[in-house]
Amino acid sequence: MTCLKKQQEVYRKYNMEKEIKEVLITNSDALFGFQIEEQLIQFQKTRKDVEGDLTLVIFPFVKLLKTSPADAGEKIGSFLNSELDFIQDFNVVSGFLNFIITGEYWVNKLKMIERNSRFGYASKDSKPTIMVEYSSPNTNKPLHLGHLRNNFLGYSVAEILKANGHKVVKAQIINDRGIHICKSMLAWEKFSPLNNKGEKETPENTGVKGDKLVGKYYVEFDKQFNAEARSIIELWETGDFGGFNNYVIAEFNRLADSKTGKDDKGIAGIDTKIKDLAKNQTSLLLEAKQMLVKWEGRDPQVYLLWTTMNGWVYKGFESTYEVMGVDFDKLYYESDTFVLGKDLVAEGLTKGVFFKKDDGSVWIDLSDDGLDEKLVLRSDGTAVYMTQDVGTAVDRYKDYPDLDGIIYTVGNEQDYHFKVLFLILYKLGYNWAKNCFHLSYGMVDLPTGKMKSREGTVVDADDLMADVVNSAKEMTQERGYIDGMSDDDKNELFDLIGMGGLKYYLLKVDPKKRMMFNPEESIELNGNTGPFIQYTHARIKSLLRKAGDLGQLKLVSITSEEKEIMKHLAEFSSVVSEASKNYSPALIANYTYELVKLYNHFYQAVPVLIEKDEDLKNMRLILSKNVAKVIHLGMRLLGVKVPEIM
RNA sequence: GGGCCAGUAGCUCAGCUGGAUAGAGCACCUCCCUUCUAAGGAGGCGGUCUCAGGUUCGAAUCCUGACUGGCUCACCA
Repeated sequence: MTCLKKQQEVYRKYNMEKEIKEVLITNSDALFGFQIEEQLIQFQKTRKDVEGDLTLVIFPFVKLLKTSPADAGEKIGSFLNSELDFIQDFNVVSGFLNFIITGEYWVNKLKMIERNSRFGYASKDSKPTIMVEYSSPNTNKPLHLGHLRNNFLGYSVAEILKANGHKVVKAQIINDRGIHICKSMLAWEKFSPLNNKGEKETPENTGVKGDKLVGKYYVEFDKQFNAEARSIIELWETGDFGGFNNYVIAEFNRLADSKTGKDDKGIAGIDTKIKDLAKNQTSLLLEAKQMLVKWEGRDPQVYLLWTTMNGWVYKGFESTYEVMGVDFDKLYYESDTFVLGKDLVAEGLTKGVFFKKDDGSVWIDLSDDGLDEKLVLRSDGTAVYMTQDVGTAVDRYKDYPDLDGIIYTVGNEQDYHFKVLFLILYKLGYNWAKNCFHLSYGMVDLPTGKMKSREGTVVDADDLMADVVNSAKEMTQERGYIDGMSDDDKNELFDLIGMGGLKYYLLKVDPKKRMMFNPEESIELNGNTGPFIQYTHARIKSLLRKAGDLGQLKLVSITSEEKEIMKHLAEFSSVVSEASKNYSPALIANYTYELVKLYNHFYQAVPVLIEKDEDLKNMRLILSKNVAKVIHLGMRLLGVKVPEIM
């Protein structure tokens, strides 16, 4: 018998649900008088206040057996009890059959977990290749809190997929082209002060991080742009329309007239429209647009400016990603992929997937699918967001011929976009489109409300990370356990705690849901937090250091605290698999939190090192060791590190 | 207005394909460090699961309709 087979046999032997199912199905005729379906067999956890380790729901059988729940439970229970040696006893309470499982079963389960250093993970590269896209930043401003949720989520889902045996390609699409990029470029050219050497501001001569510097000019553009729009409106309001075309004048008058009789809300809406009208007349926007045209024409000067400023941003992002602890296998740039997108639109046009309107713009009609018409190419032939996304997707399958699916980690405000994108890809004949999945996560709100860049309420990623690490430092230094550490080790620990806390905070919530970010809670150390979990890990490691070498695990009797932990440990594999099916790191977080609570309860109630009986002590140490292992294996999937000491 | 999503304790969140008396953390109140890390543990307080119908042995969970909030319906990305 091969080693693997042997292991599988052991695994089978210690999977009680599977065994009970098998026994029930193979003895179905004798027990029930006919063949039952597997779906009837429903297990659940036994309630805390009821004796038992596993519960079978009896209701589905009641109808078939035409007896009371109590009788049905009794019949099934006593049959299984005589059939399976790991069932020590059973009881039936109001339609629920509760099994009491032998201590031997649980100790053997622990033995099995102990043997496997990657317990809960599937064997590597046993499943198809999946690309996980995340981050996807614009290169005109620094990363913020929303990006942190995105990055941590994408990274974690990628790790979870790997743990489930998938080959994973972590990808990032960098949104490096478009009018928004030109705005920062233009603002820098126009408004940057000169230093005494006559140079404009650069990251080198100012010491400002590249993405921050570029972001500063994006804000500057917006400021100047709004000021110019306001002065235009002021002119219009005095009746001065010199230099504006008739359409604009007529539109302004129409809007201004429509204000009469409206309430405050209606007037505010009209004012916004007037402002948009004025914005479109600003010289600044005009210049930005001209710059974009030059960029598309590869004007050498504009191109140089573009590569220079993007270079600053990339460098800035790189350092942010390093602090975040995320990485990528493959980078895509929209400046590369939008061209392919245009080709695909042309191809789709000949296939009849798209149609052209009189003005030359290209559309797809999705009304049969319950959606609208959607633009895929502007009338001037330039690409829109959708165009490049089609291009990017196809590009990826060219780069990775064995690619099975793509997961797009993008906020839920783009639900509609991705619905359309996948539909377009499918209609273009790409069957893999149905393996594309939009991992749509909710927005992050602040106690003060939504983050709005205009109102300056955006939480900067670098600042936030520095804050949490700093507060971890303060709180850790108040305690005494790290006195002997080197400064490097200490800093590493502060980073681990601060970042661990932040990641855990952002990942413990169901990704699909909108969440509240409370800065004070995010640095909290007590309760359902990253540091609480890290602390328990450090505590176990301390025990193990003091214990020295461990002996063989012997069959000893176990307490209820120990059994609860063993039961919970045994569930880890199925949680890892659920987390992958649901793309939900939150499941891992909640599982680990539960494990840690159980362990702390045990730690408080049961002596370990002080235990006189060597075999008992050894079992408790091995149990502790495997709790630490599973904490580590679980937290790793969230990108959260765990310390030896804290 | 059309489409999508959400509504669970004072606050932040769990509650998988319907299952027993709906759970955590924070906050508030009691206890527990001459046992191994008290960033811990034990207990208390706190609920019309937004509302109204329906489906069935059974509904926070599924269906329908309201109400509230969010997102979205751009030749923006």
